[in-house]
Amino acid sequence: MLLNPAFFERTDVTQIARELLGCKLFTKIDNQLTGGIIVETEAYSYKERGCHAYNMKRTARTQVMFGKPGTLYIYLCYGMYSLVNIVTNKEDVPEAVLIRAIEPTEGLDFMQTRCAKVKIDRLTAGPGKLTRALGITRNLNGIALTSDLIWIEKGGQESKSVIVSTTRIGIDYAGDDAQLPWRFYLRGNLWVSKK
DNA sequence: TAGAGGATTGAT
DNA sequence: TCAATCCTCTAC
Repeated sequence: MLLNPAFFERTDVTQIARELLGCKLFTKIDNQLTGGIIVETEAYSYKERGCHAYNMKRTARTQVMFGKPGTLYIYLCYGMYSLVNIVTNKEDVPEAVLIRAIEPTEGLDFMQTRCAKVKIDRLTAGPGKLTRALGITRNLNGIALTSDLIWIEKGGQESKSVIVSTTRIGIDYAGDDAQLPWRFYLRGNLWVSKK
């Protein structure tokens, strides 16, 4: 069951980040189905300095965040890693949820061939690793989450796990906003990225 | 147009 | 603790 598009069109990005935990992210790239349960997310809003589109900053890169909710915002981090976000809120209101880790359920074998050097129990435990394992690249930047290539399904039992909220990772430059408890993960899940 | 730095990762 | 690696943005 796909998530209703209205799911992403709400105004509270942190609530959406919470509710995405337990949902399932899938890709079908290179004709291979890969995916798993979302276990870690972070929220980003134009209202705080951690966000690329802080203060409504619109550039060639952030343009996608101003687009329709449910659109993918994928950018290159540290010259090596594609990080995947889902645009939320209304059009022209730049907010997004970063997917930081999933618990793999489909295509584990093929993920391993994509990431030969990564230990099998850490394949999707981190934002750069999960995109590589699922074959997500910037080619998908700006496409809708309802495509045949990548989609999200509603969660199951895992949705009932306890959610932990804490500070986001790697945004020391954001000043006081780095203290916002906008990182969410499922308590006790082994696939949460470690600090 | 040059230069600095980054929503990461794995090795040392 | 540090290098890999390249795109983006700012300042000149």
